[in-house]
Amino acid sequence: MKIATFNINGIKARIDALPAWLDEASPDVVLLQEIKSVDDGFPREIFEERGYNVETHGQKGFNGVAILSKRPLEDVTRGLPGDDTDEQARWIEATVVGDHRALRLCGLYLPNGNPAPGPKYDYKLAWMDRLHARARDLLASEEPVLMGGDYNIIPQDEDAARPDAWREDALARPESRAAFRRILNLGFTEAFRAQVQGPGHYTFWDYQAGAWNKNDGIRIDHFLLSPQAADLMTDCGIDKDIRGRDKPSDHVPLWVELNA
Amino acid sequence: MKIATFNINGIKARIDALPAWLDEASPDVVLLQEIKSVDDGFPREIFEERGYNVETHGQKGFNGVAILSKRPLEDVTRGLPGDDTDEQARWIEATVVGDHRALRLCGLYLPNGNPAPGPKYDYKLAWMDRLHARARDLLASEEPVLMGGDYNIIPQDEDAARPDAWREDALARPESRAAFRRILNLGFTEAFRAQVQGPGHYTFWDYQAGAWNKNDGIRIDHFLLSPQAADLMTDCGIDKDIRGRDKPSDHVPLWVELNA
DNA sequence: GCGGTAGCCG
DNA sequence: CGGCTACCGC
Repeated sequence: MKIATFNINGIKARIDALPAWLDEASPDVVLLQEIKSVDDGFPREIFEERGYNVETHGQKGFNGVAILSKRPLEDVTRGLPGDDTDEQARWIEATVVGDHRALRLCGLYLPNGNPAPGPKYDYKLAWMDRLHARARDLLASEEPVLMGGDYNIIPQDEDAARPDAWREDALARPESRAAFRRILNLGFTEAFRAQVQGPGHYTFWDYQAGAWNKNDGIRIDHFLLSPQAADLMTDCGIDKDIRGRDKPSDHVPLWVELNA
Repeated sequence: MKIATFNINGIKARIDALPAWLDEASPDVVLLQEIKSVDDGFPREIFEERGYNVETHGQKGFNGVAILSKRPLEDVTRGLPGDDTDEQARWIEATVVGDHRALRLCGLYLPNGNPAPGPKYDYKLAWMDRLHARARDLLASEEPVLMGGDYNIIPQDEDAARPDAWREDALARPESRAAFRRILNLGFTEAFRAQVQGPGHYTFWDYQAGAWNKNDGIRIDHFLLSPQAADLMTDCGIDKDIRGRDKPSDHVPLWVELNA
């Protein structure tokens, strides 16, 4: 089963590019972030026409996550547990049944957190604490679990073309990296790094300052796999070329193959 | 000499369609309205590459007129005389020398004037008074003069697909039509009507309510020719098909051939 | 409906 | 720089 994650930076703006990529890459499941649309405004027909089931967790002008899946999506839940007052749409879960295994899929859009320090950074770290708690609970099920999305975390210096430029940024600060590592340390495998080593692999290039032309990227979109899911992984990659097309998102798709 | 007028409704939005039309129609001169750009923001190189001289009279987000000409533009003046406090960029003049005659060209974007009655309508009528004065002065030169642009005037009922819908509109009210007729009565010839009679000829179709698909148009872009210019006219037409292309303006080009 | 503007966000 | 929210103008 091919599962992808893609921060599309607005569904309206990606109304041509997203279906074009789907038709080429034909993933079985896609976790979408930053749909920037309410549930009713999401153009579900475009994806249903292509054989996808669509589950959204939308919000007015910002954030918003969704799952597209060729197989049925079961037990869908919306919102990251741990704070009933949190209004931001950044988390969706669903179960998909493969040929021999059921997978619990979590789509997430982790807060950016800039400027740091400040209230936005506090929100990011608090959100990561809740993510840690949810991850721990999911692990306890001993089922294959995948948590994928825009983590807004540069895990290590090798994941940025210019690591020094990000030193004080909420995406790379020590507290951010430590919170990410703490989740990994629960027993999750970071899918891309289990398949590909070394620097120069990015999933995001800023629109500004010609970042794409200079290949001034960062790797901030990730899949975390529970041990049972990690055992199923056969491949993981980044669809980098998408960034060079017409009207691209600032992120590109990351995908993983699971023998589920 | 082929002279065209075209309300492009924003130069940025017409950055592909306008050069494409220029390459096909190859007018010698184009009067542009609603460039919606300051002089420095106007992409003059695109037109200079095609052999046009470029003179602009721009403004921040609204209005703005320009002249493109394959022949040199001389004695360029900006702004309609008669009110030094008028901030709106709606008038530009220049002289172009043909093979045997020099022409004074005026590009204009006459105020829309809606809602009528009201201050915007008062401004329209006051602007038309100033236009009348300028037209009278130009006539006195006894040289060939062309005043072309978006007049925001439906001269007669036959110039609208649904004349009753425009009865109370600033584009068709009796005072608007009378002010237009008063200018014609100075001795100007309305080029299109001197060449083509009858209803069903339009230069504008609203973006809203599928006006183009219903051919619910109006004729509001005009050339007024002094007697010396009218004597040179050999043809006049509307490039209607432009409206059906990708990302069109709501107006289409109107052109005239002068044997100058 | 489709231009433009501004400010907010990343 | 390019999404979004808004508003304005026609």
